[in-house]
Amino acid sequence: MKKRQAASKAELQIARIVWDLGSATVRQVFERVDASRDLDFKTVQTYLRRLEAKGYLRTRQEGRSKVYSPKVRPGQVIRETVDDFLQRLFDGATLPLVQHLIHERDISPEEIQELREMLDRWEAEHQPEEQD
Amino acid sequence: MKKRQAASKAELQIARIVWDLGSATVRQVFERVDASRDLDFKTVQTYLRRLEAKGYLRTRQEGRSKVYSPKVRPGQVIRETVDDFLQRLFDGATLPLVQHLIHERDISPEEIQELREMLDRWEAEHQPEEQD
DNA sequence: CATTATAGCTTACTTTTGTAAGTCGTCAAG
DNA sequence: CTTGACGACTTACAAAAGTAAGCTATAATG
Repeated sequence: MKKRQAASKAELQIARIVWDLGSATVRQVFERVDASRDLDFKTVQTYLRRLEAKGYLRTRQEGRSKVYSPKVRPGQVIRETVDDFLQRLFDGATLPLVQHLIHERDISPEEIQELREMLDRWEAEHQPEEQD
Repeated sequence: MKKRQAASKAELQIARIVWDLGSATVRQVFERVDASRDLDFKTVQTYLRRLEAKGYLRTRQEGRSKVYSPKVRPGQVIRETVDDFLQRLFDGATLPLVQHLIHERDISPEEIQELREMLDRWEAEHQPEEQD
C-alpha cells in the first residue's frame, strides 16, 4: 500500500502542531513549538520540509509564504504510528498495552469511570441490539 | 536519574527476546528472531552489544559464550518507552491513547469484557472501600 | 595436530535524525 | 534606490540506527 516513509519522533511533534492549527506557515508553527522545546526557526523549517517530502504534509503558496497543511489525515498517521509501536513493543496485541496504561500510569477514578462509559458507548454502537 | 540512552526500535525488539528467554546467548536470540524479521547473526550480535553498552542488558561469561540477561527490569523499560511515546504523540495524556486503541483497533467483545474486569479489579485494589 | 565451525571483538558503511548555517530574492521602510 | 527583515531553497554536519563484513581465538573433529 502506501508505506510513506516513517516520520521521526521530532517530525511527528511538528506535524502535530500543523494538525492542531489546521494549516500554518513555518513561522506560525515555530511560534507554537517555541515554548516547549527549544528549536531554531531553521530547524522547524527543515522538519516541515521533510514532512512534506515524506508525504505527510502538503503546501500551497500564499503570497511569498508557503502554508503547510495535512496531506494524510492525522488520525491515519496516528493509527499507523500506534500500530507500529504496538507491534514492536507488544507483538501487536492491544490489550497488554491498555493493561499497562491502566496499571502503570496513574489513572484517576474519574478516568476509570470515563473509560467504562467509553466501553459502553462503543459496545452499543458496535453490537447492534441483538434481538432474540 | 537514570537517563539510559534510548534503545532504538530494532534494539527494543531484540531486547524483548532476551526478556522472554530470561537470558540467552546471541545464537539463542538469533534463532528466535529469525522467523519474523530477516536479520543476520552479526546484526543481532551488534544489537545485543549496543544494548549492553546502553545499559539495558548485562552479560556473564559462560564457557566461551556470553549470556545476555536484563539489567534493568523489562517493565521499567516498557514504562519509559510508553511514556515517551505518549508524550510525543498525545502530549502525555493516557486516556486519548486508550480511546484510540479501543476505537481504532478492533477490539472484540470478549476483550471489552476483559477490560471491564480489569477496571473492576484495579478499582477494587486501589480504592480501599471508602466508608462514609 | 590440522581443519572447521562458532563466538567475540573491531571496524565499516549507508541512511536517518537532529539541528542548523548560508545564500538569495523580495517587500517594506527610509 | 539602499537597507533590512523575512521566507524559501540549499547545503552541512555530527550522532544514531540499521545492517553487516573481517579478523581472531578456540573448541570440537577427524
